[in-house]
Amino acid sequence: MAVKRNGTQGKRSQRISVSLQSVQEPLSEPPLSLERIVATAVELLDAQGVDGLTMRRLADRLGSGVMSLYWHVDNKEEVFDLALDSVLEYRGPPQMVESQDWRGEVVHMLDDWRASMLRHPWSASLLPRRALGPNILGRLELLSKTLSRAGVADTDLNVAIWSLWNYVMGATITRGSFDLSDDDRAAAQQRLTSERYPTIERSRLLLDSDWDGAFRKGLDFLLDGLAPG
Amino acid sequence: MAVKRNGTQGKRSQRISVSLQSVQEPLSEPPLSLERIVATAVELLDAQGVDGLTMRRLADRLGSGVMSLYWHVDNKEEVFDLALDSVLEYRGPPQMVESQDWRGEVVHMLDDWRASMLRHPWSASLLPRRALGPNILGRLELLSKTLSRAGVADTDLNVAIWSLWNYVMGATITRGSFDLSDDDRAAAQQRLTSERYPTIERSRLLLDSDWDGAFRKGLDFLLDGLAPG
DNA sequence: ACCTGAACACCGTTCAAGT
DNA sequence: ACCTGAACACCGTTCAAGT
Repeated sequence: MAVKRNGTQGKRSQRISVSLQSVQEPLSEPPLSLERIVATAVELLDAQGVDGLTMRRLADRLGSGVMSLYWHVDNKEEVFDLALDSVLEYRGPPQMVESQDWRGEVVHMLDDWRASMLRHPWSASLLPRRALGPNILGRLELLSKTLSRAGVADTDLNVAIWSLWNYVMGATITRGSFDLSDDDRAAAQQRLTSERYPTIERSRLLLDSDWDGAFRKGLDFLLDGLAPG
Repeated sequence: MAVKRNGTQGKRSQRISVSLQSVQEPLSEPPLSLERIVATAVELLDAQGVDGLTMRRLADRLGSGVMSLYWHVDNKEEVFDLALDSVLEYRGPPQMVESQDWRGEVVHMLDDWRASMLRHPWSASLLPRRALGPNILGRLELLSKTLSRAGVADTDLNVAIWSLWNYVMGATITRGSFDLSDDDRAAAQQRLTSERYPTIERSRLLLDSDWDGAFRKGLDFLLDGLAPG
């Protein structure tokens, strides 16, 4: 507790100590920009979840005052919209050639979509409540084009797209939330052992499920029906 | 602006006027109870949405102090859990006889599930993030039992249940959020008319979709695959 | 057993102002 | 053009206390 060394901290310290100043802060921040704001928001969301994103905390991480954010952004909602869309960029399948294997392409697109969201567990539950950004629309466009090229009639196209969208969204949201809350699952399983839910207790529905396998199987069945041949 | 009449307001008014005191308040409240709290929370959620539910507003509606709620309830999370589960009670199919038509039963159950959630638009987007209450578990149990009786093998049961769950959840969440935000859809449609999304612009994906029809069709395809015969 | 108000540590955002 | 601090109108919850 050498008191002397305090002097080396310089003119800035006025109270106890700048306890939150972390090491990785480069001490001279790059200027604020929309890109930095969005990237930092994603970091914060990854680390702390939806409730962890706060304009004040965000500004802290960026080394700026809270209100500085509002020059780049209208409000907190917009931060959510931008963070969400930034996480859903699609780089496309390995080779861009006109593939014959439309079904493989569709599966790849939806797998990638799901994987992107599972990498950022806050994103899936957020998406349905937010505006559709350019990356999301881009994915929908590509999916439409592929199905259309595969021979799905125009009259069936919207049904096909929404069925697939619904399925992917549901699977990802559920999967993500089950990963998050081990406590809740344990608690639920407790409640199961009461006599009232024999069937799902026997099948160990809440414990043993093979999420990835279930996702692929259900998707296959949907595709069988939506675009036969 | 007759100043005189102020006197008739009685001893209670100390500032301007008790402007929020609505007419339907019976002036002598029934005592606080978990049931009243949950029912009022549902009212508030229906009226104002997820962000509209506030412990302070809830207490206001109940005619009690904020902190009185905390004797009946641990925290706000629990209010959410209880409100959600209370909205998902299942009354069962019209006749309880051992029907031969398992597929009709399953469709009825999932239709009812979706309808219950659409009646309370906040519920769908809330469900994946919350613990599974008894009503939700009851629905899963009934669904399992029906599929099992229909001949789905034990090894395929979890896949079947989760595929259906995912599909229903996704469909309901998406549908509900699209109903909520006409503005966003209009905005998205604006963006579509830019040259970048020709296919979904042509199919009018965001405008013309027949949600109920798409739901039923996708569900049929899933059931075809999951439980043939 | 049931209810309460004051207080604490937070929020998002407006506003008027600084460079 | 870009950033800021003070202030406002809110939050959920702790605590110590009342009946």
